[in-house]
Amino acid sequence: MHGEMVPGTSLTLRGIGQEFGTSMTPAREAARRLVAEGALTMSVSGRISTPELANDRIEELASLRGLLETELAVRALPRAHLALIERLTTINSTVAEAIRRGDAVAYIRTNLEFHRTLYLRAQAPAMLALVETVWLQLGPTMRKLYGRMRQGRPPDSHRLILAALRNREEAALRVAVRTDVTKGLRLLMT
Amino acid sequence: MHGEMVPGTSLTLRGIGQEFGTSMTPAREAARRLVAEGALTMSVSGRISTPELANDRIEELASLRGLLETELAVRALPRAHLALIERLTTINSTVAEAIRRGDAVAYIRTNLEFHRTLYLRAQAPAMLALVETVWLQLGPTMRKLYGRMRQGRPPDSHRLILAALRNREEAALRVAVRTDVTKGLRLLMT
DNA sequence: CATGCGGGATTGTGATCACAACGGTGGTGC
DNA sequence: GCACCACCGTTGTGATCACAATCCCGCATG
Repeated sequence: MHGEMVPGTSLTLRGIGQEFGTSMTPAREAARRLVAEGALTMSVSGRISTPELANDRIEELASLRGLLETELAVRALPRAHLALIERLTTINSTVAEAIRRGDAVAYIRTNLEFHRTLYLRAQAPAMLALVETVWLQLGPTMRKLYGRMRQGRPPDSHRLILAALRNREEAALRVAVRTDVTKGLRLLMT
Repeated sequence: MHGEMVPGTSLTLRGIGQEFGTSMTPAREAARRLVAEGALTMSVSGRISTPELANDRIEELASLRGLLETELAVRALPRAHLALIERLTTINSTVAEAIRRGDAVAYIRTNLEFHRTLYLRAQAPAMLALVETVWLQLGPTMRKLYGRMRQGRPPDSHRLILAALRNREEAALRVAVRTDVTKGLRLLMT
């Protein structure tokens, strides 16, 4: 799943099938679906590999995250009651834990869970599906990102998001989500 | 393609394969991909059909079009030189022609071509791909839309878009694209 | 006439196979 | 020593088949 593979890894249908104990038919379908979503790359000859994202593509995907996730957060805002905020706070502490441990995969996973939990409240499944597509495309690259932010200290943008939710401040929420989503990815574009 | 089928039509893999002169394997893969993109619906038993969109889903997709297409248009604006605007004007006249003839499929097709031609200039392939996904989801429903706007007169929002492009007015372009994209779909939600 | 039910036809799924295309590696010629 | 080429192994594709789940139609029963 998210962030477990290094960009540029090449996959084979028979390999995937064997890995999951099935024939190559389901592997083929899964692979083609992921290719359609942009999570995998297919060469003209059909060879499959995890994509290496160019900088302008990363910028594009970061913009998409900014656009879509602010909208989702704003839609979730009026429905975000206390129980949700507490759950988000809990998830956020596990995010901090993963960062402290230096566990890249756990960090990516829990960080996305934080966002997904919030966005689920937006009751906008199509929008959420598009965001997950973007996440999938960024997956292999997020891995690289983590190597550069090993300061061991969690970013405080999640705290800002939680504060904005608590205070019902739409404008602050927009800013907090946009910076949280954008900041990490920008520094990946050297 | 876009808007050729009525919502609720059910498809069979063998039927699709036969229609395109292939076996059911390619049909299956295409169907699964379209299901993943939301352009087709799959029942729990795997039966495939074109989706009937509920109103809140339509509202969501309209919002997505507004978000993504304004961004694409704004990104295309600085690169939109005269030749592009002229090409768009030509396409727009074929849109008007389709409306005059009452040809629903041609209208949907040329209308989307108008938008795609503009957005291609944005040099943002991932964003454009997401928009095409949204269009695909709206495909069967756009068909219904046309039945209600048979006044035979083309909407003038395309003219507003062209004017904003010519005058290099970003704000006006945002408004024009958003209303063009949103207006038609809102009236579908009775 | 409505309603429930049984069985046959239809449908999607996963497996396997033949095949064509591609890539990598070893050898050869310069 | 280096570049090029041919060949073999590997890979994806499309077809076909067996099978299980499911739907649909007709019939019988109340």
